[in-house]
Amino acid sequence: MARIQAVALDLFEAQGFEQVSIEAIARAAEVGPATIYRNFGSKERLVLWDEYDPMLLEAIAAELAEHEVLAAVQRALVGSLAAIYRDERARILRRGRLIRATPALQVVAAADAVMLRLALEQVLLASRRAADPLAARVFAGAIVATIVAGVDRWLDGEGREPLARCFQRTIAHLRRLALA
Amino acid sequence: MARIQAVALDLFEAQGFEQVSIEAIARAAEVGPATIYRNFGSKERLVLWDEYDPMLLEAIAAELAEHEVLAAVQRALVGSLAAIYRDERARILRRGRLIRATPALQVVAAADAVMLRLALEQVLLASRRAADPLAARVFAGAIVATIVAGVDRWLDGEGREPLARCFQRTIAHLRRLALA
DNA sequence: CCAAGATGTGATAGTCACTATCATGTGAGA
DNA sequence: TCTCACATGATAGTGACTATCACATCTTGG
Repeated sequence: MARIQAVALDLFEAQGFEQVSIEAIARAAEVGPATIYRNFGSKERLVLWDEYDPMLLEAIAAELAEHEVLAAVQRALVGSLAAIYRDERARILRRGRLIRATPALQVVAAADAVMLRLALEQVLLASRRAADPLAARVFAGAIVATIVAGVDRWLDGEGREPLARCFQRTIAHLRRLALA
Repeated sequence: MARIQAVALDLFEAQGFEQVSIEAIARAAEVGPATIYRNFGSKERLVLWDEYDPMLLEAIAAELAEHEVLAAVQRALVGSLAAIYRDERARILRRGRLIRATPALQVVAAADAVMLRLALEQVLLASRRAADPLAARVFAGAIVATIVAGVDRWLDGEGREPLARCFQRTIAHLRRLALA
């Protein structure tokens, strides 16, 4: 399955996402088209597929026990993404570039952000740091937007600025929003 | 064009978004399928299509001249949406229900929110209330998330709670997050 | 008033993502 | 070794979307 994804990424980067058909990927990976659909569900999922969201949510939930919301988020981002950042930096950069170059992928990425927001909503509610469901929804929405902005910033700099510092910056900005 | 959209909404509500083909809509509206694609571009755009975003952006830009960011947003929401709220409440409710019942529409709605965020980013930058592009991005993301949360709240109550009060609530929550 | 361009429409044919279904092959457990 | 469970591959289909063409309806300039 990882092999299929790698083959697909190579083809997408070489020819563009839209120009590569599922059948071409299947041929290149020496599997049937049906297998790709069974494993990934859609063409977009061949690119947008990682296990970072659950890890991040778990880390935030843990930090929320002892820190206020934004501090917890920042600590979770820095802590849980450090390992990823070290091991998979190149792969994430590749995927990020591909997503930003492909409208169809941006759409699904936006939908993924909504899913993350819903999950974060539950975490915030469970932690009792959000007083009620509406507060949890607003908090989660603002936080996910801030995380997305941090990743965007990181991609803007082609990954040269450390991801942790990008998040630090965006969270600091969010703090200042009320005063702007 | 408005007639086609009305026909499509009726069919979608009666049979479900996925169950209605473009060809069926074309037949019901007595046009060719090609005409629908020319005017709306995609099946989803038959539902997600309004001119509220430009109006809202204009209103925010105007308010930003004299008010801090969150106050400007709140004033713009209350002011510019009052007319819409009065005249098109029922239609917006219908569309909102349809979107929330249809995954494919949620995805495109999320992409629309990203477009709104990008536009708001420019407005914030131009107003000089955001010090730099990164601040504008974070502000815009958080604000759009807060607006979405307000609309969600409104839809949760089937439109019984005034939309303006929903926005008031969510913006107040956003303020508290930043100052927490 | 008319020729001529511009624009919007309908129809046809085609591509491709995605689904449903079934037969085959492979590995785990009795 | 037999069998059940499960993943795979292949086939046939649906429907969204594109490209292209001919035609009808305006809109201009003469």
